[in-house]
This record gives sequence, structure tokens and C-alpha cells, in this order.
Amino acid sequence: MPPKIKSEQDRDKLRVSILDAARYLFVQRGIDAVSMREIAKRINYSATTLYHHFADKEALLQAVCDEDFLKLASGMHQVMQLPDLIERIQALGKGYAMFALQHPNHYRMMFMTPRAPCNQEITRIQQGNTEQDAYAQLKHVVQKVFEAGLFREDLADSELIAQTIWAGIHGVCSLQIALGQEGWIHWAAIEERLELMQDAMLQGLLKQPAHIAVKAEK
Amino acid sequence: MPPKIKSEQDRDKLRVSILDAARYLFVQRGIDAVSMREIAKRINYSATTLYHHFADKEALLQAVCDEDFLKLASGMHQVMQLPDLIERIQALGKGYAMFALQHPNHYRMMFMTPRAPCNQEITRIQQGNTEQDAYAQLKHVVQKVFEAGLFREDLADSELIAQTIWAGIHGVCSLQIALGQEGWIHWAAIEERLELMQDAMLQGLLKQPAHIAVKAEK
DNA sequence: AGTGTTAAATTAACGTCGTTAACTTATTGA
DNA sequence: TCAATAAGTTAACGACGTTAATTTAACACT
Repeated sequence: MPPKIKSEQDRDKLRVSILDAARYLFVQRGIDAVSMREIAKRINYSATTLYHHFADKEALLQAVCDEDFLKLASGMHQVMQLPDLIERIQALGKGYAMFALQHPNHYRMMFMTPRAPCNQEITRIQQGNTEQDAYAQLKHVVQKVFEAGLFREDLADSELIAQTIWAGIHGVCSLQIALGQEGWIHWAAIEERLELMQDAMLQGLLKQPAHIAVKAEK
Repeated sequence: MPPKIKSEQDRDKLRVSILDAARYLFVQRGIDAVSMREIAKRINYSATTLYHHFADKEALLQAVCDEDFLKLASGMHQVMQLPDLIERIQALGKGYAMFALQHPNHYRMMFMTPRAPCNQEITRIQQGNTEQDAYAQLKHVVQKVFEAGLFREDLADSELIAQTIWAGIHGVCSLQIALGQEGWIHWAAIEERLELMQDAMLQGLLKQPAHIAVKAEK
């Protein structure tokens, strides 16, 4: 159990395995329920070793989140090929929601937990780079729709529009994550809620007659 | 400093002062950042005394939340007098958002933090009672609008509609609370985001031509 | 071959947390 | 007068995030 001098590669390997262990536990049980000791035990190291790779729990969390922002963004990126702009927005929303609902603890730590404002230089992603930032992608499509003149004419700020669409989808997902198990609310099926949100939002933002086919309600 | 036998009233007074101290600290610094010892110190008791009034920190939190659900609901209730149904929905949304943004830590613990599904019998409110449950009020107005035939004809489930409106407003508020300080997003003013959300949502849900005056954008 | 330096890890410890057990004190009712 | 009880306290347990001090092994150089 004593140490060897490690190559850059080995060092990185350990760093990655710490990240993986942390993610696994965070996702499974939530951030606060997981201790540094536990993460360490999972990879057969002592807790102090983690502190040689990350300044503290917060920094470790940030690093996990960074990776996941990238993963989310790259998932979205595939959908950006769709020719129809409106369909692209819909697919972005759907992909985003899938991610949120399939990884609720993940989503929670990424978008539902206030943190020290994204330590600026510490994280090296999400600068509006379309490949790394899911929000930038939405912004990009919305901008195109805006330029095509498809939005209502009284709407002048395409960034505001993008933020509103994001908020709508996020609202459905985060309510589901936070209160989806509450018995006192007679929730409609999550798929219905997502679909109506998408639909109402676009109907409300686009010029009439809307360029979307309203799905038939069963 | 030894004790006396207390009347029911005295006992209740202490209970209330625990609740007040807990609320003050929770709201100011967030739930996890506040310890039981600290709450106790604030009212000059030992930490163990809190456990004679509340089973544990979770129960204390639940009690604080209960009171606040009531406060929120009664705030909303005043607005239910408005004659115009659509204006009533708008006012409900605005009041809800004001509460969220003025008490972000409160809002966080009420609507952004997953908890054990509302311990059923432990909390004695929010059973759809219009006076105690803000969501029930929204549901009620939406139902009336539905009965008046103002929604799009392909929308058949008024509860689904209410949940979508809730999710929209919640989305704007909770994104603001969780990520409002993030520098990498060029946020539009929160008032604009709220207004566009309300507006787009209603435009998208109501029959066209919509029964709302679209506010002129400056 | 021996020796110092340094990287990589460990054990031990500090202070804080939620919570519980054991104890103290003062009032009450028989 | 004296047990029972209510309302508090202090002390302690085990777990947490984190840091200090220490150990071990590999290298660089003589």
C-alpha cells in the first residue's frame, strides 16, 4: 500500500477515478448525503488523498459538473442537424428534459443548487461555445428563428426568448424532481406536462398562424 | 436558571420562538448552513431543548415550511377577488413570483428541495383547501377559465393546464434563484423574463384571438 | 552503494454537526 | 414530607470536512 512515483498519466487516471466515484455516489444519493470518506473508500484510498487532487468538496463537485455540462451539450449537439428550425428547438427541449429526468440528482446539482458564481477561471468551459454549452445552442437556434422572422413582431430580444423557453422546460423538470413524489398534487403524466409546455410556449411566441403542427391530444 | 412548570401557553410561546429563530436563520443563510445549536443559541436555550418540541431538524424544517405555505396561500387569496379571470391568473403568478424572489432561501426549501414525500399526516395543511394551498387556488381559477371556454379547444385537462402555468412561473423563479448570479449567462431583467413567460404562456393556451392585451414592449 | 530530496500516500487530530443518554432542578399533588 | 414529573442542562457518540504530521518509496547525484 505504499506509493510509487507516478507518471502524468497515472496521476490523471487517479483523478478520473475520483471523479467517477464521486459522480456515481452524488447521482445515486445526492450531494449532501455523500461524504469525502465514502468517495475515497469506494476507490480504496484514504480521504486525504482526494485533497491532493481537489481543493475541497466544492471543487470536486464543480469538476464533476463541468464534465456533465459537456456531456449534456454534446448530446444536444447531435440534434442540431435537423433541417427544420422549430423541430430543432423541440428536439433540444426533449433532449434536455430526458437528461434532467434520467439523472435527477445530476440535474439538481447542475441547475437547482445555488453555488458560488461559477468560479470564473476555475471552470474552462461554457463560454458560449456552441460545442460546450447547451444554453448557447438553444440561443443559436432561437436567434436563427428570430432572423427568419417567425416570432411575434412585438418580441425584439432573442436572448430573452431563449431564456423563456429554457425556463419553461426547466420549470417542468425541476418541479418533477423536487415535488414529483408529493401525494397531495394530482400530477398529470410528465410526458403530457412537457409536451404542453413546449406546445404552449411555441404557440405563444411564434407568429400566428403558428408554424407548428399541434399534436393531437388523445 | 432552572425550570418552572409551564402553562400550555408558555409552552407554545417557546415553540413559536423556536420556529421564528429557525426561519430567520434558514432564510438568511440556507438550510444546510444553519445548525441546531445555532438556532438554540439565538433564543438562549441549549440545543437539546429543541428536541423537546420537534423530533429532529427535518421536522422543524417541515413546521417552518407549513407556516410559510399558509402565508403564501393567504397572500394569494387576497387577489382572488379580481373580477377578470385572466387578470386573476396574472396576479396570482405575479404574487407567487414576488414571494419566490423576495425569499429565495424560503422558496428553495419549499419548492426546490426534494424531501421525503410530505409526511402525510405530519402536516395538517395543503389538502387542496383553497384557503391554505396556493396551488389549489391556481387550479380553481384555471378551472373557471376552462369552464368559460376560453382555452384552446384541443386542451381537455384543466389540471394539466394549471400545472403547466405553475411550471412556467416556477421555471423563471427557480432559474433566477439557482443561477441568477452566474456571469456566463447574459440574463435579461428578471421582470422581463417573468412578463414574457406569463404572456407567452397565456397566448399559447388561450383561444385565439387571445383575451389578453399584450403589453407593449418598450 | 549510499544519501538526500521529493512525490504520494497514510494516520491522527481538530472542530462542528445532528442526536441521544444521563443528570439536575423545581414544581406539583398525595 | 416525599415521590413523580416537567423542563431544562451537560456530556457524550459517531460522522463529517479538513489539515498537520508522518511514513514510504522512487528518483538524482555523488
